[in-house]
Amino acid sequence: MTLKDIAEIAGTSLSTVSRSLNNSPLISEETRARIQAIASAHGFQPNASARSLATSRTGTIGLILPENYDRFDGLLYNAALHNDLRRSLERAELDTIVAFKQNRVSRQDNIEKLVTRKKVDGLILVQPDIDRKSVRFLEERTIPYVLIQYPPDEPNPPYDVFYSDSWTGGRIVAQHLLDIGCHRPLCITGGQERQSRQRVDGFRDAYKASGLPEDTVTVLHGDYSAASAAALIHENLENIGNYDALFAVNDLMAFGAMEVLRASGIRIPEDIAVVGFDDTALATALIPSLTSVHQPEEEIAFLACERLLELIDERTEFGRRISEARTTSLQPRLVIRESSGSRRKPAASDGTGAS
Amino acid sequence: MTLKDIAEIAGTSLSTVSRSLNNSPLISEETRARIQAIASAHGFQPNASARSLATSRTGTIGLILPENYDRFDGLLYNAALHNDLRRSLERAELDTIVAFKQNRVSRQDNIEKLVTRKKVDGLILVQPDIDRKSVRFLEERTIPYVLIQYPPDEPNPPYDVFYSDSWTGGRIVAQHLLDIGCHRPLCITGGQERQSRQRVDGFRDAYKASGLPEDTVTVLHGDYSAASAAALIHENLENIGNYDALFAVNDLMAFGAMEVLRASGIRIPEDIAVVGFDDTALATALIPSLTSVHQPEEEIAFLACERLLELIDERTEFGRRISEARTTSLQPRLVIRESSGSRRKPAASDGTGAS
DNA sequence: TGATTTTATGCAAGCGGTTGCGTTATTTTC
DNA sequence: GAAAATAACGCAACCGCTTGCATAAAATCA
Repeated sequence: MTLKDIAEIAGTSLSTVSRSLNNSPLISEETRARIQAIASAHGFQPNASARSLATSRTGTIGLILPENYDRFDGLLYNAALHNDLRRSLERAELDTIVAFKQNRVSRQDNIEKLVTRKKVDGLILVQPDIDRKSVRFLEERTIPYVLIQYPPDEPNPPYDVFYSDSWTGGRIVAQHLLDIGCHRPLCITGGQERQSRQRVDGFRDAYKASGLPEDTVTVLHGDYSAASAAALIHENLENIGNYDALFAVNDLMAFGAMEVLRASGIRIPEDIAVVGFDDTALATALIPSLTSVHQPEEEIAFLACERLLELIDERTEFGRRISEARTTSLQPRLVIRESSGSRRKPAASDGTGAS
Repeated sequence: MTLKDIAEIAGTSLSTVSRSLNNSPLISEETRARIQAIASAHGFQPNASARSLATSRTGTIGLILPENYDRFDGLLYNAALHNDLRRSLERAELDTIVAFKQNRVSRQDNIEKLVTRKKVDGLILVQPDIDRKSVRFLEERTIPYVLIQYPPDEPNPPYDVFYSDSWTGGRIVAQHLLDIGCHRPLCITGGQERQSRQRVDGFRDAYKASGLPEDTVTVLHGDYSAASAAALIHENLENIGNYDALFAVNDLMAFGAMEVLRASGIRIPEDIAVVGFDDTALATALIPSLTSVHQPEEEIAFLACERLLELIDERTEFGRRISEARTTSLQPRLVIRESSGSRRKPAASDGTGAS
């Protein structure tokens, strides 16, 4: 079933059919209605390849995932983000090609492939192992693209980024713990990436600002896995009584730590308050439920898509980006649950309001 | 950069370039090499739309996910499967359009859309809310497609299905528990879907076959969530001493149950052995680590892709499926961990060998 | 050496849409 | 009432690639 078939049925020319289906104002109201009726009666759908060949728009965007996407901790968080993104894109009738950054067998860069073959109108790069090469490539080609979830390393990067402010995330955890009277916190990090570091920095900075001694915050280094956190706690079990709070930079490590703590008879939150990060589904499943930092992933997904659509429109109209690149930092919020909740002091005494 | 450009540079005709790049035997070795060199020097990639318009092959397949994909328990398992599938497809240089079955805003059926617009060469349907309508549609159009992870409801369905045998999964759990001397098992189901029921049936059948009384297996009904399992255990806490084993039909419920058990001072596995299902990353993260049924998702992904490629080839050659539809059931295997491990009896006394 | 096959390349017609421009019929304007 | 503007539609070129068929050159054969 092609335009030609519809044209024959309707007894008009092929171009009239095309215009009718695209709601062109050049066509009279009756013919348009008549043709649209015929088309939908026959279940006509335009051939996507033919259309994009003619219009050089594909109606598809590329969602590029980092190589380590299948690591468990990332899986939980990213899969949710991923779904939110697709949901956002379907509002604009865009299909989504999901790809890893590199094809593992042909070693081809999927970004370059999708772009030069003109399979996509734009790209969403999720937590990319950002390399200057890809960015330069995309900029040279004036391809619409946005980045998600990566605190940029320069103040005003040439691209659009949407990320959840890790530093603030760490800070609001610290404020909450100070609020409930925890003055000897232990912190478990995940790695040396900026994201993990910033969470710890925000945490540490807030403790510094509270006037407590410099060395108040103890930091141990894990690798995002539950096992690593469990091992760390296990090794430091004899000193664990020195701490009254535990902040893990992701929920999974909080979980691993809690396992060992409880196995050792340490009560949560009475003996030690525990806070995680990412507010994954794990947080509510745990007993006691886990206080965690919720990242506004739905909002990030929504805004990133909106922006991408803008960029696509600009490109079809002017051939390139017109508006300036923006770096958008979204604020995470703390979800207080049992793992720190019941220790909470009645009311703030020092005016630092953590919401 | 198009074929025409390359042709001008090489001083040949456009069709010679096309044939050279497609390794047609009609072209002499030298010209082919020369043209390929020029093309790759200029980073030429063929326009995907133009090529598929000419060949009616898109180099893209559609991966259709069920609506409830973002439910937590499914997320864990499916996201892993999903990654495995994409990895398998990239071996064949196929891109993947990922879509939910229905567009939530336009209410359009994405299967029909992707197929009639000719955006994909074939489809992989993951745990579809299988409806006769879609199947009939795909069959009429002779579209290559395979189903994953759905025990078919008829013995010889007209499509290709790959699934993990739930019944056997339940059975091997029971055999293991019998092996380690558990004679009073409690079972927590997830829902009324065939998948959940079959896991329980396999479990129950194996216990029946062991010669124990009919009512040996107690079954409680949850909803796949950790909270539901926790609630069930909580309600039945006073009777829990009657049981020496707990089988949950997914890891998440095993997790929820374990939380309550431990909070109540019940030891795992000494007082009660616990077994989950799906062998998600949760299983190794738990303390004690969770015995669970591992589904061969990598193998399923691999076989499903292989088969889909066959179907696509058949269709391009003959216009329709030639080979008969096969139902492929893959065998899950039990991964024994701490939550049931240390209770294990030294050697089998009755010859039922659980591997 | 002329006729026939083989080999290498070019021509041109699609694939199924979109869209600028031309044509015809109908209104509007003075 | 004739000229100009407007409205509705058709023609045909084009998007970039593939491929059947024609052609020319080289190789093989009688």
